[in-house]
Amino acid sequence: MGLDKYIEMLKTKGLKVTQHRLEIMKYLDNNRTHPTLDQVYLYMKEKFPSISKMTVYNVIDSLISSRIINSMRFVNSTELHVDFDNKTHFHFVCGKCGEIYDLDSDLDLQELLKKEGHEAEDYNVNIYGTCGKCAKK
Amino acid sequence: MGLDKYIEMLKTKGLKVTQHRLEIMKYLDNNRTHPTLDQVYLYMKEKFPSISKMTVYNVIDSLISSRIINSMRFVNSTELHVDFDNKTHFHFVCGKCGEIYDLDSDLDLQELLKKEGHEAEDYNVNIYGTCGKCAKK
DNA sequence: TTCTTAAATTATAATCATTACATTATTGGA
DNA sequence: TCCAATAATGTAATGATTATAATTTAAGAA
Ligand SMILES: [Mn+2]
Ligand SMILES: [Mn+2]
Ligand SMILES: [Zn+2]
Ligand SMILES: [Zn+2]
Repeated sequence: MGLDKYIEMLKTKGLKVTQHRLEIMKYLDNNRTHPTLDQVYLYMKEKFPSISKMTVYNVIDSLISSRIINSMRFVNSTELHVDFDNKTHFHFVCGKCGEIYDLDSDLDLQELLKKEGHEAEDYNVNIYGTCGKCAKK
Repeated sequence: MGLDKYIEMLKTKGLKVTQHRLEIMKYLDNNRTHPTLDQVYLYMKEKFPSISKMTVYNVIDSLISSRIINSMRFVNSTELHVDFDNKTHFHFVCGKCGEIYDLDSDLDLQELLKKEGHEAEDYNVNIYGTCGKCAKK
């Protein structure tokens, strides 16, 4: 059922292939809603009723460390959010409905950082405001 | 001792002027290190040994809500950080030493958001990597 | 295939940040 | 000075994350 893609990604990173990792990767790949760990856990519990929440923490942790997925925190939330899309893009968080929108960008950090001597590995751009839908109301 | 500036800011926003608010504002103005609430609390306890941590939460909350200060969260930290500088700028977080650097920017969000119909009120740009100092070692 | 070991999963407890709430004190205007 | 709204306090509760130790599993070697 098309898990080869995920198996390949794990092997490339030298991570062991487990059912939990594959299922979480598939879920995140098909649900680009920037879920919290708890949301991932609730989904996983449906499929694996005996799963431990710690497994979700561990899986997410290994996927982030190996750069398979991205993570972000927003000022209005106390939880870590994750995103299967690890191509750099911006996020817009609506303060009214809470929806998190993806925004494309062509921001070039390298030039900005070069003169400072810093080496960037990753970044988050979080924009807060009122989304188009909510603005109309 | 130059508190007029802060008194003025509070009055402009319709907030009551209290010793705690003034002291926290002065502290944040003079310490642009993006402290956590706990760091602000530890400082305040020196000056006001009987202060409640809740007061720090409340003060910070009112300063953020009135847009006098900015706040941000980083993926590697579970705590809210605050910044007296509310002019938009970027932050670079060094994964080695933990230092948070300010970076100037001329990012224009308006154009980016216009076509999506979103209305931005604020944003955070958090860049993660290794800072110049740590890179040399 | 079986053995071996490092890595992953689990369960539980502990810690840390934040929120809720009820009480008391203070600010700023009448 | 007096009053009402707001701020500060103390305590308890909640929620997210981390720590730890025991058990199970993945995957390579024999
Ligand atoms: Mn995204
Ligand atoms: Mn700053
Ligand atoms: Zn919205
Ligand atoms: Zn550094």
